Amino acid sequence: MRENGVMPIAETPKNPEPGTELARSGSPASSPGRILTLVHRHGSLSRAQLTRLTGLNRSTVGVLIAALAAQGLLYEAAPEGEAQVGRPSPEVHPNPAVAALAVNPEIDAVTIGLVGLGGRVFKKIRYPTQRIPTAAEAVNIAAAVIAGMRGELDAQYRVVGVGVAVPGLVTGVDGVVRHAPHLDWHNEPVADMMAAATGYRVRVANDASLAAEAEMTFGAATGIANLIYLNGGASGIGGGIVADGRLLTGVSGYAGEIGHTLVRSDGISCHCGAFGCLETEVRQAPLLAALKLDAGDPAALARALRATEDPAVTAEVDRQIAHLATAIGNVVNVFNPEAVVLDGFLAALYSAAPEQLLAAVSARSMREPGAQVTIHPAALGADLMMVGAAELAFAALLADPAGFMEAR
Amino acid sequence: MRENGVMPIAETPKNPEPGTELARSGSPASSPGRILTLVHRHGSLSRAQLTRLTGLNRSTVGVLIAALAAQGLLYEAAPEGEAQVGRPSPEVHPNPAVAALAVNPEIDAVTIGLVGLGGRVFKKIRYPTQRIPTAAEAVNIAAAVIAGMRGELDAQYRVVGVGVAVPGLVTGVDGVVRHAPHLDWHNEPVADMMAAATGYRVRVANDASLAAEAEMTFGAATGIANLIYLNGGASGIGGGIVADGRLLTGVSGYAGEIGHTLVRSDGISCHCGAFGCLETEVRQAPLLAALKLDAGDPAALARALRATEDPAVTAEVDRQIAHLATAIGNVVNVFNPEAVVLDGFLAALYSAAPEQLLAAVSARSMREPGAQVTIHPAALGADLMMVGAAELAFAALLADPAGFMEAR
DNA sequence: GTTAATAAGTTCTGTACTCAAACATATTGG
DNA sequence: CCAATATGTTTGAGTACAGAACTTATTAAC
Repeated sequence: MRENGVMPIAETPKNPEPGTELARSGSPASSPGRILTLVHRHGSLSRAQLTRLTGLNRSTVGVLIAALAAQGLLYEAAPEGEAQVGRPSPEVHPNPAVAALAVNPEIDAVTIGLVGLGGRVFKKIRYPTQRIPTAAEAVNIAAAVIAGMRGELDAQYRVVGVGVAVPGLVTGVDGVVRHAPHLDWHNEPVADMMAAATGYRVRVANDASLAAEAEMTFGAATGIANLIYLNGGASGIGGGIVADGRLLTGVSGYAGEIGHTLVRSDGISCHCGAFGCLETEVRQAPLLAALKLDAGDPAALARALRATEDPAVTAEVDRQIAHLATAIGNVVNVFNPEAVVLDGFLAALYSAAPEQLLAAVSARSMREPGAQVTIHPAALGADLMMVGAAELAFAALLADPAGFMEAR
Repeated sequence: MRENGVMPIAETPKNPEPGTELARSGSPASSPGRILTLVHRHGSLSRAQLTRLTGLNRSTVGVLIAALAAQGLLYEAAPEGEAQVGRPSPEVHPNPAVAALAVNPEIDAVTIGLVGLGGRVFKKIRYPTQRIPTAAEAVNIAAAVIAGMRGELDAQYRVVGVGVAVPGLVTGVDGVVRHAPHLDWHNEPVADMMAAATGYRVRVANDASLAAEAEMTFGAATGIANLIYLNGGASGIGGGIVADGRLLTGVSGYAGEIGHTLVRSDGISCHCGAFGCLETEVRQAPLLAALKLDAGDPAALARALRATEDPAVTAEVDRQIAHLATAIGNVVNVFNPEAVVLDGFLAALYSAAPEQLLAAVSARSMREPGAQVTIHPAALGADLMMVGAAELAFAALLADPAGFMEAR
């Protein structure tokens, strides 16, 4: 036994626990950025939790939080709930008055939202349009709605920018919508147009990609770093892929088009030029027609699918599930994701026969990745696009709070 | 005009040129790590180029290079070639004596190599086996060959570790080969076995993934951050995906199995349990049989394919190209890669009718991503697996040179 | 050939970030 | 009330890096 001797230098546990914090899509965030991001995503965290998650020293965390609090980005409050042994650690909350505007043009409406740091949706205004809006019209509508809120925004919020979620291919850097087939937009400089019309910083991205990030951040796949998101809407199937916590964009931002995977060699031809695509074989319209529903409400569709015993409907469901499973099995082999999140009518399809889809995916994928993957219906529902688009506007702030606040 | 007045403070160009340096698979490297990595990948760079690529101040780069040179990891030399205006910037070279061992077990041989920093292959020893080696046999063979080189290694090189490239599914962290179908290995702790047998640090990964990284780093896709690599061998089709400069692994390291994408709905059944997989429809054997070749040399196959006018052969080529294009089109839609690199007999297939494959891929993919993607035959050939496996062993050194040298 | 112009290496100093140690504080369980 | 525990707080030091000022090596111009 060693007694009275000089103790060896205290072991210094260096490395932060690996894997506790997800890498994020953007560039490697600064330390204040990591703190703010964690608080934003979790809604609230104790200082002690932040210390563990970041791997930083608790004195450092103290300094960083003080700085962020001084900038009005977050605030501390007394802890609530049962206390543990030891000095209680104050809860750190994001300041929800720091907010982002979210814009989502669709074929029949433009939706504008206001989302606070922490992910709460304060406002959501759906502005229906007579016909499919042009890019200029969509921008004008959004700008007008924002102008109407301006007094309130300036008085009660600090708006960091605008995020636009567009159902189409968007070039990453400059916010140009290259091609949005259902809106019939081509090479529209939406970011510049919206910036000119509102005076805010604007970023634009593909809606499905943003939805994938939103589901990872706040939804069904919270904390999962490898996931596939698939959304089925009236106009087709969009997707987004998150790998190692980062949203995949590809060279020019077009990644994620899982809707155009081959699922049937003798399938009918698709507007993309190919044939037998997932999007042409798995559609909402035949299901609605067979069930004699007309609205595209996924919840109603899910209820009807679960209730029906019509053999024509179940045959169509079986067919679509088989094709969906083929596409999912392919991407499971290619990506080895932890989870697949299904949204829109694909979630309804899943809820009609969850084991059947899971079994078919297993059959179509290799054993190990097929056995590991889980399937979830999306959790964010109606607010999804608002949260996703807002995340786009928050990104710059979250990456470098000091630099962002300084620049304005 | 302002004259004699106080000049405005010199504009300070901050941010390093974005996109000049690729993010890498590993964790975000330290600054010395970034320098060493760049020098390793480029073979040699001037200090001025390193300053620009890293975005660091030139005084900082000077300090970092001095430290790395003191550790014997790189050295500076007088610049060669035509000089520019201004003081010449010394060339920084990696020290090739800092080397990694590479091991690649296959069904009929175990290949052991020695690769220097900078990517040069100094030695490559192919040790043929009578039958498919077990994991223990493969480790023993590799350990014996390495023991035979030991004197030379200790005298002339600094060996940083061993990288093993295995044709099978490998769990990322612990180096366990979960399942290598063609070797018939199951749950073999290859990393631990090899470490025990050689005394070196060992890392293990999937061969196709390593090949993808090697082609990105030193081969046909140098500097391309978004690419798909597909290799066709006697036993099937393997692949690897690099997105934003990072190799995708998935949750448990199984990502990249593009060989099991559906390409034909009424296709024959595959050993993976599904049917109509790329791997079952596009195979080397029928091509070799039709051409009456027996060796699987891709170069000979490519020559024979280009020379033949046998309609049976061209029909088979057409069929395989169509199926290959389907699989490539799918992943192009999903990933929007800049390049697809084809290796093994797939490269031969491509060289037989390059425009045909390209056109078929375009037809199967969406317009924008389909128009952007390029297809290349692999460039690294015989040394590919050695370079890829060595990269695995170099990774820890490149991420944090100081920490690595200190730890031993 | 000397002299600018240019581009880069070198030296020095300041600052921001971070950690560790010592200390202070708030809680639970005896 | 006291020990044990976990945490916040204060202080001092170390490191990485940037920026300014200076030096050096080259080409281009006269």
